[in-house]
Amino acid sequence: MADRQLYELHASICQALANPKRLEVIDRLRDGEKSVTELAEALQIGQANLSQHLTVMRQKGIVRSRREGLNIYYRLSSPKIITACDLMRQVLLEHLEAGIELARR
Amino acid sequence: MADRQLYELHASICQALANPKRLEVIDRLRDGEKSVTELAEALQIGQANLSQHLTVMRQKGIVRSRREGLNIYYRLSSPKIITACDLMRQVLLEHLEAGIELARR
DNA sequence: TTATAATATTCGATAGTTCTAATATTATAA
DNA sequence: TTATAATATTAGAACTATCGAATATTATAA
Repeated sequence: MADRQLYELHASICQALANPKRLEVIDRLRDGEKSVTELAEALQIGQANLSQHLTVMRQKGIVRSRREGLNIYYRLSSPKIITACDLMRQVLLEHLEAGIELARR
Repeated sequence: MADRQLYELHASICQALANPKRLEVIDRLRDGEKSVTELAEALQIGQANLSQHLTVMRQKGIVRSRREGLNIYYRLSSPKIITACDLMRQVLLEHLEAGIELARR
């Protein structure tokens, strides 16, 4: 089974999404590219840490970057990422609602 | 910002997907529910460990279970999970292909 | 050149995840 | 009851992720 390796890669993509700050980065990139400085302001997070998060996502192919002078702009590598995130959020919300239903009784 | 909490929850859903065995479980459940024993055979994994993986996914609302006699059957809680996984796999494959392109030069 | 702004990398402490082995629970059958 | 099959839980060792502080790199401007 060479599938094993594919599952590992797939898991590492999910791992790269499994952090609140990185998900917020993705949200901020929905409507187009942003520089690291712009992202740092929006996220209220240290520069080094943001850079680490961006590196993780770039290495997994979730975002891409381009340099323009001093600034480096990041963008989503594919709109599929937005769709996938939205679907996961829907599953989450349905799960929360189900929990509330149960608690109501 | 109450968003922070949502991002945390969303990240914990992604975390629950960020493991090769759990992704394989999801794949096995695509075409309907399976008992723990059936899954253990398919995945070639220890019983305790599989049970732990299933617990993680159940707690996050990714799978649901029902008991029938001695057996417990697990199923996906929503077809959205399949779509989300498929999209992530597409992003992964595109990233791999891009890497191969680069290496070819 | 030298100074400076923007971003990346490295390091080490802390916290979280994964696995296996052992044990517990739950439901049925003898 | 007692035995057994299916599944869950617990505990601890090994591994991995996260963060901030310090430092390095890269590109521009003086």
